[in-house]
Amino acid sequence: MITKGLEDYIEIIYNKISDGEDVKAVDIAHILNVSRPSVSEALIRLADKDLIIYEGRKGIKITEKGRIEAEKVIKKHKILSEFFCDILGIDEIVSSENACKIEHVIDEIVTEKIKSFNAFCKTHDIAFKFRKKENDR
Amino acid sequence: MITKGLEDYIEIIYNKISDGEDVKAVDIAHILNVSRPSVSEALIRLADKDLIIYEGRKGIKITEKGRIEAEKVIKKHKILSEFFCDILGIDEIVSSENACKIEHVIDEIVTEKIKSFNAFCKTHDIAFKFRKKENDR
DNA sequence: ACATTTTGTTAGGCATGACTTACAATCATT
DNA sequence: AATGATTGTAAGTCATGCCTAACAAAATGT
Repeated sequence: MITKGLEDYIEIIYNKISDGEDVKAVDIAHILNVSRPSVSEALIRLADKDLIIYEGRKGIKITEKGRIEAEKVIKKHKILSEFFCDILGIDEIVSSENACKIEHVIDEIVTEKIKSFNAFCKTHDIAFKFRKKENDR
Repeated sequence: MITKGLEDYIEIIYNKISDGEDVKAVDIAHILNVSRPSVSEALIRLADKDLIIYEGRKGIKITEKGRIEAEKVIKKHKILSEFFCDILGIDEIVSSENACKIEHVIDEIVTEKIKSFNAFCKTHDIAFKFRKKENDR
């Protein structure tokens, strides 16, 4: 299984590749605020687990397995972020930061419920009503 | 600062003491499903950080600092569990399990918002309406 | 009181994930 | 093509948190 720590890496790799960019270890280091050697290690571990194909300077490719893993995490991130930001009205940066941490530990069943709840809230204008009440306090 | 891992330990210690029970390392081991040596280590680390006073078999006492720390985590746990269970309608065990994992990473600002949102949902019967719609699907 | 069980600790390991320092290879620039 | 900057890797550390095996001390039962 993939560990929490590695999920951050695969997420970035997936997003970069989706955007048509090529992924460089040094960029990952900047994004995650870790050292280049830490990225090196992580990439080796990801390759060990067949989530990426890593050929040093020649580039990083994501495998089918890696893509599935990344998509799961990214999906969770989106749902959580949406709930925090759009429903609770929390600042976008704080919402994303918290989603980033929670996405690694929350169960899929729970995010599915939140997803469905997000939709419910939107059709019933609940975010608007909640914020109104919040402002009255 | 206290680490995620240690939060589980201080939480149990706090709860046991609150209930008037005396805390034994072996009980913690059972609850957390870890070995006795792991508990030993954790208790030493907690004592190092001045969160408990540990005197081996003579007992475990919680410090003021430890109590504050524990209360923060427990508060988060309650709010999250309530949201998952009472609002989203997720099974109590799953709700608690997820709260257990998320409580260690979520920010206090977010839990405060959820707390306020829980109250809002209850006064507006939102959980009921949401579940009704869920069942229709 | 003695034997047994329970409890806690020591010692020695392991995986994860981070770091620094130093070196090697590659890329760009002139 | 030579030079210098950038990028990746190797080596060696560290903290956290977990493990097992073995031992010591304390509590319990007879």
